[in-house]
Amino acid sequence: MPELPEVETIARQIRAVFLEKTIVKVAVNTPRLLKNVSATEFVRRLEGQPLREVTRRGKFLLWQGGTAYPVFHLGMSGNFFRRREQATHPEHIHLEFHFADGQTLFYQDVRKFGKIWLYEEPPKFPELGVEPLSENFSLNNLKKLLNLKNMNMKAFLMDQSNIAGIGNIYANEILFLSRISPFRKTREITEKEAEVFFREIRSVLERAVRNFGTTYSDFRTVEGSDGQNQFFLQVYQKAGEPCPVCGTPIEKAVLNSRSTFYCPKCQR
DNA sequence: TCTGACCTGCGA
DNA sequence: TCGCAGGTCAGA
Repeated sequence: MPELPEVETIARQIRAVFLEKTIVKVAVNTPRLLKNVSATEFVRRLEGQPLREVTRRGKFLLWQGGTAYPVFHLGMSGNFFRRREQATHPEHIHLEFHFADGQTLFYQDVRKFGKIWLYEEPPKFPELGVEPLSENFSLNNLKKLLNLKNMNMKAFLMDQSNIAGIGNIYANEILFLSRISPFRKTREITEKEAEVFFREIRSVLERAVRNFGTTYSDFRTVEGSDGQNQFFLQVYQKAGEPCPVCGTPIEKAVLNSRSTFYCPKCQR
């Protein structure tokens, strides 16, 4: 589920409601989701602490709770809800953060692929590539990366050490709008194509953030409403439907063991 | 570089 | 009942 736009939406909504509020009680219902800390320690370090900051790096959600730094990776189905009844599967709520004003933030994860860590200082994520919506992401460094690698374009976009935050939905959409085949090798990309590719990476992700993410099956915002970006998808999950540009049926292939959707005519 | 494993729910 | 799903990681 959650790629950059969905995690960004969650971060913004948690900030809007819970920032500077004190966490009075933490419940860990599924301790095995905690990767570097025991449930007891997680609770001890966060109870009584104010939520100082909520940010995002790639697909990771970062909190500052007093002097501790919880980090969440939502896997395929992780999500946060402000009210239990807004959760799509309340029976799969693994963490509960009860705040001093009486509100609670619930972490739900049906498939339990999510992971949670607790750090004593802000984590650095040396393994992650550039933030595509930051000033550090430039056409020049994208061209350098493309030259450096020798992989297909779909795999390039999905590899978090190149660009952080892009998953299967947005990789498909970016390649379609860039008119680049998912099977092309990074080193074959021309100067002109790289320029379009660079522009579309930003524009696809920015649009999705503006639309509060894509609700394909599970994703809901913290407030329980659907994202709106699914109405803007051009190819993802549209196999057999006409390409919005040329009318050729969209094809589906498995590439790097992920479903890949593309127009065989428009994307070269 | 690729495959299977980790989980559960849902739709065909 | 089976195949598939937005992600990552270990191991071949």
